[in-house]
Order: sequence, then C-alpha cells, then structure tokens
Amino acid sequence: MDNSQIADMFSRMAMLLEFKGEDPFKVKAYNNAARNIKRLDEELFHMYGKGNIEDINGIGKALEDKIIQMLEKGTFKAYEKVAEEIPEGIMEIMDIPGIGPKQARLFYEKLGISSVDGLVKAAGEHRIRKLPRMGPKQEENILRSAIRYQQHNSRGRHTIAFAMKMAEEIREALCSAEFIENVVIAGSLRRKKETVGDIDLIAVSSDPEKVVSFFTGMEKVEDVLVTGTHKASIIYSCNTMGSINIDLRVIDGHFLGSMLQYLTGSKEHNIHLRKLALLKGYSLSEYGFTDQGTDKSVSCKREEDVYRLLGLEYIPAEIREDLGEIEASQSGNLPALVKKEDIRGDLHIHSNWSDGTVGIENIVQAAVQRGYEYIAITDHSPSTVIANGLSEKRLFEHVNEIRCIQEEYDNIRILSGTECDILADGKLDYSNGVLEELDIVIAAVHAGQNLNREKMTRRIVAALENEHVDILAHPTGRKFGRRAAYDLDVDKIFAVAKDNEKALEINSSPWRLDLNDINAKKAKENGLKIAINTDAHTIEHFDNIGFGIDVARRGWLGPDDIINCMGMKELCTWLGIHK
DNA sequence: GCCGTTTTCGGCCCGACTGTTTTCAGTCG
Repeated sequence: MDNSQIADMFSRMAMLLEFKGEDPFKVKAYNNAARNIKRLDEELFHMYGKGNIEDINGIGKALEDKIIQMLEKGTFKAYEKVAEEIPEGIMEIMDIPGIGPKQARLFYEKLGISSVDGLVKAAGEHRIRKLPRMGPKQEENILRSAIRYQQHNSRGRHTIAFAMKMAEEIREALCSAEFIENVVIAGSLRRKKETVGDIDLIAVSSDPEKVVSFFTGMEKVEDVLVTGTHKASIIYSCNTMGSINIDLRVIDGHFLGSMLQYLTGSKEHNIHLRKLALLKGYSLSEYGFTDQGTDKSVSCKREEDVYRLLGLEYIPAEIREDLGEIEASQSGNLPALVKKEDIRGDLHIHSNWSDGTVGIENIVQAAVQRGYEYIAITDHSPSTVIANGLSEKRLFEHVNEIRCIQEEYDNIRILSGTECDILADGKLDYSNGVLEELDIVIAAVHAGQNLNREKMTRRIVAALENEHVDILAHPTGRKFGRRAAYDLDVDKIFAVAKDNEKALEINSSPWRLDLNDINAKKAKENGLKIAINTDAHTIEHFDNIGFGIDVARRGWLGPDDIINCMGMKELCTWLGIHK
C-alpha cells in the first residue's frame, strides 16, 4: 500500500468511529495521522525499513502497529472489525454536506437508512421530520443536499486559474456596492493551492446584513446554503464551467487582520498558532487575542499584527501548512521566497514550427514586453508527430531563423532549444550530434506513459544521464482530471538529476503544475536546481508563469534555487554556452 | 489515540449558523 491508500484507510476508520460515537479525540487522532501521512515526502514502506515510522508527528505506538499491518496485509484488524458492523453506504451519507455522524446514526438506528438513495426516499416520504430534533426544514435541507450529492458525486475541485478568475469576478461585483469598503481573497486560494474546493472571501463593511443580502442576491447565485448576519455561503454559477461554492464573511475593518489570518488557514497552521497563543496566556480567534486572565481582548487590523503579537516573523500565506514554517519563523529561518520580479526569462516555449500558435518573432516581442532577459524556443522533436515535431532538417532551419531574428534584437537573448522526447527505451529523439548544436535541451516524456515503476524510472534516468540534457520537463506527467502521475521512483530521479547537474521543471500550466509543491520542496532539500517554465503554446500562456511561481513559493524555493532567476551570463555558464 | 516549557495523566482551537428548542446539539471551516 502506498501512503495515500494508508491515509485513506485511517480517514475511513475515523469516520466509522465517529459514527459509532467513539471518543472524539480518538477520531481526531486518526484524522490527524491521515493528514500527516498524506503530506509525507517519503513512502512509509521505506520508513518501515529504516524503523522510523514512529518519528512521524501524530503517530504513536498503536498507529504505527496499524500502519505495519497495512504494509504487510493491506488492512488492519481494528478496521476490519468496525467495518463489519457498519454498512458501506453510511460513509457516503456522512459525506453529504450538512450531515454528520450523529444524524447518520439517527437515520440508521431509527429508520434503517444505509444509503444515499434510501435517505432521499425517506426524506421524500416525510419520515425524517418525525425524528427527534428534526423538522420540516431540516428534512427539506437534507433532501436538497442529498440530491445535489447524487448529481455531483465527485467532490468538485477547481484549478487555481479558474478559481482565481471567478474570485476576481465576484470580488469586482461586490466592490461595486457603495456599502462595501473592501473585499479580500482568503482560504486555500490565497495560499495558492494547486486546486481549490471553494472560494473564501472577506468583505469589510459597517453594514454586514446589507452585504449578505447583496451577496446572496447576485444574479448568478444558484443556491444559498447558509445565511447569517455576518456570513453567507452560496453556490455560484460559472455558466458552461459548472458551479463553485463561495463563502463570505463580513466584518468591521478593525478585525480584518485576524479574520484574514484565520480564513487563510490552513487549519493545521491555525491550530498550531492558537496553541502557541494559549502558551502565552491568550486565546486566539478570528477576532483577535483575548487575555485568559483579564478577559481583555486585542483585535488586529493588519495580519502582520497577529504574527508579531505571537513573537513570530510574518509568514507568507503560501507556506502556511504547518510543515515547519512556524518553527522556522520562531528561529528567524524563514526562506526568502521567489517573487515574480526575480524571474528573468522563460525556458520552455513552443512556436508555430511545432504546435504553438505564433511565430518566433511574435514570441520574442512578447518576451521583451515582459522585460525578460532571455527566452528559449523549445519546439517538439519528430516522435511527437501529433504536435508537428521537427525533423533534424527542420530543426536546423529553425535554429537558423532564431539566429536571424536574434540579429535584430540586442536586448534579449534567444536560446535555440528543443523539447526532446524521451523514447520508451530511454534514448532521446535526436542524436547527440544534433543535440550538441543546440543552446538548451529539455527532455520530456510524451508517449508511452503506462510503463511500470521500474521501466519508467530507468527511462528517465537514462535521459538524465545524457550529457546534452539540461532540464527535465513536467517530471511526473500528472494532469488534473486527466492523468495521474507516472509510477516513478522520485528519490532515484532526484539523486540522478543531482549527480548529473540537471534542473527539474516546475511546469506552470494550471493543468500540470508539475513538479508539485511537495516535490519542489523535496527537490530543494536535495540540493537540486529548478526551472519555472510556462510551456507556452500561445502568447497568453506567458502569464501562466505566476502559477509556477506559486508552486515554487509553496515549495519554499528562493531565487537561488531557480535557474531562470540567474542573469544571462550565469545562465549561459550553467548551460555550458560559451558564446 | 497522541502528547509533554504544570511530562505518564488529563488535556486536545474557536466561533458562526441552523433548526430545533425554550437553552442547545450538530455541523462546518
């Protein structure tokens, strides 16, 4: 079993225990363990070999024993025992928003309901409203929620690019109201997670109820899930692109700092901060600090104040995951994260020589406009037939055209390159003699993505051992909603890349973001260099660089870790270009 | 079930909203 399977099993165990009405802190321990396992950058079976499973935060003797059972047998006894007592459909019922373990248990015990279909039927027949603490309204909400769940069973997540666009649209709509002073984006979107489940917004206003009613009355509101005096939750229609959940909190400006800090999360980061506050004698909430002794409270207008009052250096939103950033802040060792202005060029761009939409000269002009010092034109190699990959002959014509255009531009260096296919056997799609003529070589897997772990790892290792290769593009191959990452020995790839002084790419396409944040952080810890590239096929794609930078920041990367933050001279030296 | 700057027991973040109740349990983030 791999880490995510083990984590899932712990999550399911937590749900089952909750249903049974077990000690909530025991439930929490399972959930906590599941979360920590998901965030590990090493496979548990490796850690098992080394005997350091118990070092993982939140894993004690009992859970370690259960992990070992799973590694050896694919399950653990305690789980089997509990799962036997509880019908499978119960888990789905608890997965419906608004229904938790207590209600699921009530439905099961009193009405024998053990599936979402059964629940919908019971609600339709008005059998729910007769239960204790239930009524017509509860029944109606449960029915609506259950039907919605049936229709969109897969929990909708959205790419950060899409969510950001929608958030801006709503932000603009809200800001047009004169009684709203300001609207800020919070939540996982502000932390720049690669995908988000919902959008969290904060509106500053002295008339919260008016804001809530304006918000819930917007034209594209499909459904109102929650409305209160200072808070509302809606489902917002994105026309052909489905819909997205939006949560809004409305507050007085005096609380903006603490509210923004709270709503930005992550949950784990906040819990850690609140514990820290308690140690100092304060309770921390979205409204600020309360002295436990005197009951006096201090609100925070600026987010920086929350961190300052805890004796911490300000922590950038992207790394608030409780993965060591609080400790780093305490000891003054927070990393200086890469910023947009640190990026001096883009090293992975396609022109209309292969499957890009525009000519090289247009690309160069767009790059100049963005203030880049250099770019690399890296069209596809012959095997990628579908993308009109360049034959050797066309590749040399392509290089010539780049040289001609270069003569007309003295404020930008145009590197001639290729995104060269790594064939199934690990050989490259051009001969070494051809690759030698190029300024930069990006190697990438495109076809034959279903190799097993051993073969895929060997294939990429072979490419990394080629002396002409500079960068490995989209190293794990994952695409949101389309394709999982290759089965790959990432540790091995990192080690070989390090030995051969190759850079790994963070591909900025919102559908790829590959390497992801966790692997980017791991790459840095392994001393590897990173290239943040757009893989642009159109001029608009140039702007995707921001998403790649987000991933790099979430991976704790600074400009020193990134080759396209180098100046031109330094980059040429790194690439081995001597002219 | 985990954990330790009150360390082997007794804690475990904090507040909003809803629908039911007539003071609160359940759910969510």
